Amino acid sequence: MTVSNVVNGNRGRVSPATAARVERAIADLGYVPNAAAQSLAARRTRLVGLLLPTGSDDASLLASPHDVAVTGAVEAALRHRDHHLMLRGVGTARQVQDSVRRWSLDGVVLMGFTDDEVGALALPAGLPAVVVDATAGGPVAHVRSDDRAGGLLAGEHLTGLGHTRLLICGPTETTSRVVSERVEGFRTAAGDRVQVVAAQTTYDDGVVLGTRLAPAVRAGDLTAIFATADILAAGVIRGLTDHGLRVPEDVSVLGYDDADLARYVTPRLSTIAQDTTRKGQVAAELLLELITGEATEPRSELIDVALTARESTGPAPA
Amino acid sequence: MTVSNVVNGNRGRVSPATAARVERAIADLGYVPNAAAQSLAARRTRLVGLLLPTGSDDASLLASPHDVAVTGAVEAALRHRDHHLMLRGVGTARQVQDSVRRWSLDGVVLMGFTDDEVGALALPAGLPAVVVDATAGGPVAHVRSDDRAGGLLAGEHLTGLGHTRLLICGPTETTSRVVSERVEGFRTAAGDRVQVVAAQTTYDDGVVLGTRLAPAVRAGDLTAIFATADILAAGVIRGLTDHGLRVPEDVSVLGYDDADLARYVTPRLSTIAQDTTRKGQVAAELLLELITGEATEPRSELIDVALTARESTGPAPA
DNA sequence: CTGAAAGCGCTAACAC
DNA sequence: GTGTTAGCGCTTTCAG
Repeated sequence: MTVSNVVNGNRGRVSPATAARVERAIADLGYVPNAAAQSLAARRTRLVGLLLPTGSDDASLLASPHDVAVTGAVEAALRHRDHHLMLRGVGTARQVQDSVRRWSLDGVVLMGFTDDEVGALALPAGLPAVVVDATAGGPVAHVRSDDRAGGLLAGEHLTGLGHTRLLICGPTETTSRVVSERVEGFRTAAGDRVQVVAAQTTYDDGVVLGTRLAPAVRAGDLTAIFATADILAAGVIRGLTDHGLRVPEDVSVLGYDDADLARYVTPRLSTIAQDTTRKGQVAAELLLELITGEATEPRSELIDVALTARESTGPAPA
Repeated sequence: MTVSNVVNGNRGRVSPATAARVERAIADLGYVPNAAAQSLAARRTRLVGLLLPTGSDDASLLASPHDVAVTGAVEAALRHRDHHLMLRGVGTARQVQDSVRRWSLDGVVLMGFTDDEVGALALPAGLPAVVVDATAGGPVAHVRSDDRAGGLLAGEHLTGLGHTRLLICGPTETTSRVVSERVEGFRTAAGDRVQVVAAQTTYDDGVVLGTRLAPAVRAGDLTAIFATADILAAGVIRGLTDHGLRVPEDVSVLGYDDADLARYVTPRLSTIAQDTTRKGQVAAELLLELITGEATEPRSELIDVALTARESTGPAPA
């Protein structure tokens, strides 16, 4: 019917009078179009998937505060453009298929995967996709913070405070360009003597690491620690302070993300802030322009970072 | 075709031999059924919506750590039963329609709404639904922690430590039976002299409240504070300690939820723990049994609570 | 136990 | 401008 044209905003193919008449009827009848039927006929679902890694235990979806913040922003941005979000934990390429093809998703955003994992997921070729915080995935869009700049900022902040015995910790053993660029930026500013220590991005791993590092700090061999995530930094501080060390008097600790928890912990975390809301918005935009065809080639965007100095960093001890 | 029967596990209507043949073909061809077509023909989508309130700003979906944890558990439980989750922020009844009817959702779970808000959302009658942490919504299933028991536990813990000048804070001005039951339980254990102070469930509101309460603490008029959420308790502690008070030496602070952040803050939060993973699982179960028709009547379930004593509570000052 | 036929609600060509 | 015609990919009666 002509109705379809009205519903789809195909003005110009219908007289204003008729359009008005149809719209009134729609309102009166409380008509809501059926998405399944629309999908089937139009090969467009207005559905996008947010794919996250399923950890070993099941509640671990959204374990990272950073991912949570981005997720909220993605949903909002999508909603404002009349799209819906399907939240799905995936671990295998098969599960990706199960979601993407089964629901004919218009596109997907991937978050929380390492470069290797993204590759293993084998995204269907041609599917509009944006990967957050990784750089693999083939011809897809990417969003991440300006990690080199973030590392640089971190290094400058710490060396500016007089620190010379520095350490950076994070998931350095994974295939993550994000991490390697932060390390690289940090080294550019802080010199090659920077130690690199592998740690998972969890609070508990931070505590363990802090405990392990305590002797070196006490011996004066280490005065500043840069963690690639706030949650890790928070754990490190705990491990350190539990062993009688003072932050920042004995040792400075710098985080990354400026998650909410940065303000919750004591001392309040100095951190490299990235605008996660913006990150989510950009991810949605990049995906939408791929879906609508506005963009032919997937773009990539770097989110600006800034130093937020709070209480966990201070001058190097004398 | 016969194929449909195989795919739908309609054994008994097809010979084992044929079934095997079909399954091999499916595997070989990499066939994935089309959800839209299935929905259209079978009036069953295997899609459930998780509806959350859209705050004023857009990133605030999932602002509460508690909600995040439950969300992860719901997604996992649904996934294990071959259902998918649609994450959607809603503020008006119209938006609910837009999601529920448009996508023919098999069911919805509502979380983060007050009783009034749930009512205003006007869930379509007959739609399988479970509301988390509220009690309104008509004939739908409910999941919440055993709030009376939680309040009681809190009161007993604090009075057991010798506290007699107590205060409870939380969103007491909203239409939330959850909050009123916690208050009631607390009063049962701690007596009627308990002060009640309204506060939103945010860190910043906690800080403000802590600041406001500092004089009373210093004067010895208040020695223990029970907050209806960890994040609020964390803020209160900050407000207090920023004004030179010591927790728990000068004043005890008790939280609710046992969110991750309870371990991050200093001092570590004593709190009423509820198993959010279980909560999400139960929510999914309750919904699924309504969807499948296993259950005719919506049930409600209370999640057990337990006291987790850490460092933020201690004996009443002398 | 297996196949044929109709239709779920909508869009998109194409005539009128 | 407006109505008509086929399907989109599947499930489901209902005959073979």
